[in-house]
Amino acid sequence: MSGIKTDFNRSGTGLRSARGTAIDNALVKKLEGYVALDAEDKRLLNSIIQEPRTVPARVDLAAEGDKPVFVHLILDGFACRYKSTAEGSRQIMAYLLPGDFCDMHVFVLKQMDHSIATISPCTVVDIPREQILKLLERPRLSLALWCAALVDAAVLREWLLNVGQRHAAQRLAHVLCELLLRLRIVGLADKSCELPLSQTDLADTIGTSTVHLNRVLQELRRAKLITWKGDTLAILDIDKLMKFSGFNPNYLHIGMDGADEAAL
Amino acid sequence: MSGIKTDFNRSGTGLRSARGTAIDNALVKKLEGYVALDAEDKRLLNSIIQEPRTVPARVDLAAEGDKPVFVHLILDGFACRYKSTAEGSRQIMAYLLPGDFCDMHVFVLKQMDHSIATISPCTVVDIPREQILKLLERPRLSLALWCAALVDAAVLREWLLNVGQRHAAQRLAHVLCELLLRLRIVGLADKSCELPLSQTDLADTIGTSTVHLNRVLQELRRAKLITWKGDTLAILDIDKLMKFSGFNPNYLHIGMDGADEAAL
DNA sequence: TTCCGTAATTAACGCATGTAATTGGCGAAG
DNA sequence: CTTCGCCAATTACATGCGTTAATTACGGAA
Repeated sequence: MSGIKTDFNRSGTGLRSARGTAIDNALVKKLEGYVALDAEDKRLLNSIIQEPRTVPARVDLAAEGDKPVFVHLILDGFACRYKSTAEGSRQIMAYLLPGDFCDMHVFVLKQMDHSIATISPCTVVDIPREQILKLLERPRLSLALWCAALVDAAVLREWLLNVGQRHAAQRLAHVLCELLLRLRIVGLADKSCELPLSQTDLADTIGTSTVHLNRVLQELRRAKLITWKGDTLAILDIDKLMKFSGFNPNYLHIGMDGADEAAL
Repeated sequence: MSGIKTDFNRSGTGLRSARGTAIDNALVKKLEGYVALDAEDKRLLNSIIQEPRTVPARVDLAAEGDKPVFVHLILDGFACRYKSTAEGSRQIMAYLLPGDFCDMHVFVLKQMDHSIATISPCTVVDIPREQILKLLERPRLSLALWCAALVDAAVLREWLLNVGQRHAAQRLAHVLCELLLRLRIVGLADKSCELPLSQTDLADTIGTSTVHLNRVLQELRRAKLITWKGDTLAILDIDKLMKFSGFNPNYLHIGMDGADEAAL
């Protein structure tokens, strides 16, 4: 769309603050939602985030047409996966939150068929293929990463259902429900959360114009379903919002019905 | 939507006609588009299709909520992946053509988050997990199957872009372009092809009402881009149709830029 | 503080698309 | 042969949503 910069400064910043350990827990928290991990698994996961770097908002981490080299892991901030049409309109196809791998497996293909960009300033790690392979050698870790990838695919399917079959207000409500739940999993939300998204981002997510997005946003506010001030979203009545949007969390495969440990 | 039957008759029919070998080539053709396979790879692929069975049109092969047990491979006919909203509207999220695995990897998760149904009468194989694991032991075969799965995901992303950002006529044209190309890969189309899809199926694919689907279908006919009679679709000017719909085949990862053999 | 640029909000208008209802064709079932 | 039901096609009408454009609010830089 507008003002996407290229990704300079690939040199690690050596940043490993107290923030870093809290964030590392985001990944562990998410994966443990699928499979129980042992100490060695967690040590390995920590070992891959030795050289995080910070990236400003609105920067492409990878662009359509590129040859994929690194797997990107988000430690902090919001990023997204997107594609654009020839006419220039953008469709966001995934939000990448702390603990999310952007492209776990695309290094099999020779070129990216979509782009990855930061939305807010982010802390990310570029992980070389060998490190990923090392993770995959541990059976439980491998299963957990599989689950994460399959859930990503399930989310994409739900988004297609959302955009294809629901009205704009429901679509928006559905996206907000999902974001809240996913942020809860990694400990970044309770009843409210920080959302660094612009209305343009949300419009490009649910496939409407920004004007109409604003209309339905007002509608949700008037219905006292949400509050949205600055970067802070508060969901006033999650049950009502889920019902309104037709949200069924089963596709996130949270909790007990996550991994089938028999797969080990 | 309407009239979905359940999947009885799981007993193999022992069907292995001349059709069978032509169909087996569909899978091989597709996979060889990604990676060159040797004789033993192909023998293994053949060995898994010993007990195909026939399934009538409009039957669920697997339903949302089920525990996944078999991987389904389509040998002949059209099937689809779909989800429905609480209100009952259906979104088709993938067409499953001869040579396509319906759910290569979902046996990791404990329950299906979507359904699979036949569209036309189909010949399918139910493949148990051990057989899949045997295939994955062969490096080139494993890579080829990986590619197929990644391309499936790429197709899903393109569909989201399609439904979210394009107008109905473009969306329809885009879907038709993709179907033609994918059918060509497995040797089932040249300039025209057999499409056993109803207009309701297409409407549920691009997220419009059937009335509007019919409108834009007429539009494509009037523009002399396609012909559509009975089950036969003919694409009169593929270049014009691709341009009209904004179709860029890169997401199918056909040909040279398919697999990165360095991944072996 | 003041200024500036970006994002949010609102209004007016037109078009794309949805809904409801009707007709004819055609194949499957009786 | 007749009937039933599905599917394609079409009309009339209602509305959700896009476009354009103008206005306001807001956060950062000087």
